[in-house]
Amino acid sequence: MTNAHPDRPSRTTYRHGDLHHALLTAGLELARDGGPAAVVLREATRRAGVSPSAAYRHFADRRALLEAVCSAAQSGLANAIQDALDQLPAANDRAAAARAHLRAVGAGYVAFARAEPNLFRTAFSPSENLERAESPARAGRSGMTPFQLLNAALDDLVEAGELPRERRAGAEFLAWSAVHGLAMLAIDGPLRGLGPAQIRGVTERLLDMVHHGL
Amino acid sequence: MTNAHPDRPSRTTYRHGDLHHALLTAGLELARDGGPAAVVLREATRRAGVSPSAAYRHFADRRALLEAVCSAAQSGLANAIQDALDQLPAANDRAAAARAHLRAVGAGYVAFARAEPNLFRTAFSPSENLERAESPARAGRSGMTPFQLLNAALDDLVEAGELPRERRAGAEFLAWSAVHGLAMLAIDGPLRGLGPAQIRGVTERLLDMVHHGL
DNA sequence: TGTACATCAGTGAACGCGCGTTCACTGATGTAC
DNA sequence: TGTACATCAGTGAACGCGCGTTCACTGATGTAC
Repeated sequence: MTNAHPDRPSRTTYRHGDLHHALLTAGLELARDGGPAAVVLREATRRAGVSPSAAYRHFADRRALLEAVCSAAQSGLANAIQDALDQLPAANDRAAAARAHLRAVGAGYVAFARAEPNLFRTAFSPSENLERAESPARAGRSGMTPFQLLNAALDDLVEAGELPRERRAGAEFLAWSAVHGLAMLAIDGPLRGLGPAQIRGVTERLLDMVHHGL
Repeated sequence: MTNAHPDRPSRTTYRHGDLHHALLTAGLELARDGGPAAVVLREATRRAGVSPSAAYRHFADRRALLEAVCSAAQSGLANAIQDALDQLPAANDRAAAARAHLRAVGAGYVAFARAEPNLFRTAFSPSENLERAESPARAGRSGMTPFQLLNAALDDLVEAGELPRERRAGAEFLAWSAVHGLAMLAIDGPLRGLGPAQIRGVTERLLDMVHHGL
């Protein structure tokens, strides 16, 4: 019994074993429940069953933990997009498939925001530097970040002849803006009260707008 | 001399005079510098030259102050949009004027986000209830909230025959999503590094997309 | 025009909270011999 | 195969911080007479 503190989860070994991972998991849990501001070192160590100062063996400071949690949240977003892609039926129409590809990226994005609003906010919390949108730490199981998945869908659209090549440059920012804004409005804004089916409807319309407008 | 504390701004009267307003102003200043999390009662009272507990004569708690600050930030956004509208040249072409009207709303929106990113974040901080997007407290000098200014621009587009009436319903959410997302990407995201001219360029392209896509 | 008094805006001390971070330490581990 | 020892992950106590909120209070104000 190494437990001096009664409410600390018991551990049979003096060494934790994988405290880095445990802290990250705890931080992710905190973010899921309370957004970026809730990612707090002391509570993370508490949940990992460890004294507060133990965290400093694995993260330089609170900010470092928060950034790791942000990356993990981005990676969760990438996986949600991948889920939507995986559900795409095999199509024989090349052009239709490319269009469906882009739509699935948008739909997966919004679905994640709705399912995990606090993780979504954490993924885009201002503290972290989104200029590193391609950092591998943000990749999902596909090995691609959300931004890369979007770019791939747009490239596919060009190759299928559905998007003129001269309009390709910068199109990722336009599409991303539209979908990101919708996601925000759907979790904090006036669209918050809508049910899942209605949100899907608005998402469809928005993706129509993006497709025709690009 | 009522000053027991040397660093408290001197006041000649025992009564402050307009503490409610002073706290709101201080809170707005805090939000401008540090976003919603920086809006803190004690610091606001400090800046107003008053003891911490004095705030409770004017705001129920910290949350109440933050919400007032949010509304003021929304009102600032409305004014930024109005600025863009005021700069619109008088046009003789009805349809072109309506298109320019909508574009000005979007441009003003993004310009505010860039000029005052922390106020922008505060205006849309998750704590506040955006379902009350029409609350008069969020209106600018025009008496309209940002959301109402957007709706007016879309109505104008319909009346000018530039937007089919059957596409009008819900169009505000699509346009808002696109512009809001761009604003976010421009302050925290990958577009952060761009200069004002480049941002204007992307904004133009996005507004093209919205216009053609609607 | 002068005075007693009710009102209530602002005071200041105090409370408890949870946080980030530091420090000298302890004790399990795995490696070198 | 056994033992000494260096390593370093985790301890626990302590620090200072700023916060929100409460409370009994004080004193300027303006109103009723």
